[in-house]
Amino acid sequence: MTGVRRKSGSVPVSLATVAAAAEVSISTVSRIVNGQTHRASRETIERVRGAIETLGYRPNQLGRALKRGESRVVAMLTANLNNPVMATVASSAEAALRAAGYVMILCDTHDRPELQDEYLKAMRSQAVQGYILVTNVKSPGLAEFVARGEPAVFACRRNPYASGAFVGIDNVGAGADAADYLWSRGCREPAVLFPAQSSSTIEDRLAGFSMRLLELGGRCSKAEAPGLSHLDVGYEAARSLLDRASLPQGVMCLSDQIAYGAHRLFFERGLRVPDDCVMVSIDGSTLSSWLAPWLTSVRVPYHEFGRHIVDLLGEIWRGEASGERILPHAFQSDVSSDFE
Amino acid sequence: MTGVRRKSGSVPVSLATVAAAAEVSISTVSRIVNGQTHRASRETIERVRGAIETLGYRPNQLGRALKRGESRVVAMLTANLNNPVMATVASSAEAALRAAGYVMILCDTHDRPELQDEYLKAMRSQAVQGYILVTNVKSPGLAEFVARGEPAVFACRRNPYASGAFVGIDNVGAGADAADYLWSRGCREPAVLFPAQSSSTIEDRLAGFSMRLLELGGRCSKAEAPGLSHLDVGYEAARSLLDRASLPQGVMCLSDQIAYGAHRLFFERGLRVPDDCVMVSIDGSTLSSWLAPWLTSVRVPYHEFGRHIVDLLGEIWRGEASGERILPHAFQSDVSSDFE
DNA sequence: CTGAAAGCGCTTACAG
DNA sequence: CTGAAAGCGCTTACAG
Repeated sequence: MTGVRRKSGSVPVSLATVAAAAEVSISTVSRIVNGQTHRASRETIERVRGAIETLGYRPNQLGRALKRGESRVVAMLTANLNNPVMATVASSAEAALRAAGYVMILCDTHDRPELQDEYLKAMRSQAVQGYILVTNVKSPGLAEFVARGEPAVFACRRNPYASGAFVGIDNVGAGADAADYLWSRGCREPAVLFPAQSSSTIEDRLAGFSMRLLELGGRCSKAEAPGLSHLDVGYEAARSLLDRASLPQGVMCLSDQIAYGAHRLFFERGLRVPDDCVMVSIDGSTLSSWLAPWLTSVRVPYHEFGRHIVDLLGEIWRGEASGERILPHAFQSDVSSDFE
Repeated sequence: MTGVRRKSGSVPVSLATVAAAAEVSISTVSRIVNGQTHRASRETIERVRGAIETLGYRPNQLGRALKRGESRVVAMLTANLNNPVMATVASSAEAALRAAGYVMILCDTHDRPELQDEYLKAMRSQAVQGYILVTNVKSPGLAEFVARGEPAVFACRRNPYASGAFVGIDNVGAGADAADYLWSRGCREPAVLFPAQSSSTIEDRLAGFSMRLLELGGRCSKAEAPGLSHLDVGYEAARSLLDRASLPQGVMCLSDQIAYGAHRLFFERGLRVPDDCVMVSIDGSTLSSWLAPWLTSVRVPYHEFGRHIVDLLGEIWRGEASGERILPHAFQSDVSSDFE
């Protein structure tokens, strides 16, 4: 039709178009597209494949999803994409999903309950087939979500309402390892810096650290600070620590970002790490070997999370009982081992 | 039906269920859901709303998208999610899309042409309504994509095949600013470190820097290195630089990540920045103020990109001529201005 | 003010 | 070996 201006894009080719071009029925094309080649003659198959090729046909996933009742779309809800840890998990999940033939919708809840609920509803509307949750502050919507038994894998932080599919590390153990490390460096009364906004991760790391220190015969002072960005948390917590006490021999930071923030305050006050104060944290971000060689950190294999998350999703979809995947953590024996 | 075990999740409520509950037709419910309240009686509206409420109905976007021909899903293709710059752009785009009622499918192409093409096809299958491209290495699929006139906004890097909707900064100008800065610090023959894998961003920054330096009467040596991670690029480029020449007074790094990488090599060789060598780069990552106070960087407002990207997408959908958005860049006058 | 019907693109028994 | 028909959940002229 001349005179008709299309805004943009080109009309996608439908099954009907292919069928017309190949002079067969829609059903036949559909079967061939879906690999049911044993139910058609050689010539038909070739004719249909030719038409598909020349027309550039690709099945519309909306139609398929509507009919089949499975969308091959997975939603990932993350607490804060600007946190490199979350970005790494998102990236590894995305790669694993793609390899399995799924696509990922990404949602950033900023750790806000209302936003989390909004996204949970929106994703249900999208008819996503599964959920990856790296957020889960408590919220009414999440409670209902869990009660409905939606197919979800929790990563890093546990489901706050029930047990179930989870990918993470032994955070209690990692906290204990950090205590051992400081102890071995001679710190008997270290401080621990942590965020006011808690989560199972934070609680576990904190508990593991304190308990181990107690076992060893030490004790720790605590400093917390509010904020979504752990950089700010570390800076402010370190400030409140130094404002009320003298510098401890060692500081445990519950995440690498907290360590970065604390380090900056130390730096501003002329304190050197580790010369004036030993610092340990948990995460083991790659970036530290580049920019924070002064930091010792328990390494968490975040780049492996995606694979296990997708494995667990598969188990859930197949109706298998789906458990936890606790991945190994370890100190980086040598920072330079991170290079290859 | 007793005995039937559902794997997980609960059956979503459809328009038909609501209609039955409210004892009206599907059409009527649909109209009310879509706000066409002026075509129904008060009682009907209330009855329907009641049913929607108690049943927890939410429209299935698949059905809606299929019928309307618009999915309210946007695909974002990014070159490397683990790069904080990309993560920031992704995060800002996600927020802007949500505010406009869209959801974002995220794809990580790892800057590989085949993967880029695979994603481009997969997204077409998903019937996404628009594209945000922060990747665009050249590839056959991207060329066809552009030729088809698909609704897309390019961010950071330009469309390699045509002009059109773009959000970014004046990279030539930013490169020139970096040259001015080094010049003002007395560097007459600085080195520039850049990745072997190029893009419009890299080319423009490089051209702006060299040209300006020439104008000023200086000259620069160049060092490049391969790799997807600019951390590696910076490290290797710095090595090749130092292995063949003496330390220049100043070094220009085409991205913050390159600067981090170069700094590490300098550090390993006992060289101090900026005492032994001034370093400047482009990006102005927030992280630098925490971990790399030795770095001076041209600040790019990546967190603003999302807003403009979504604006441009809207223009494209409305059929308006859609142009470029060149956002302002500037040196961080004072690193501490980043705190509030 | 309300509903029956067609159709978006697809899959899948069912019939031939 | 192949096709007509029903239906996934929705919207929207059209008729009443």
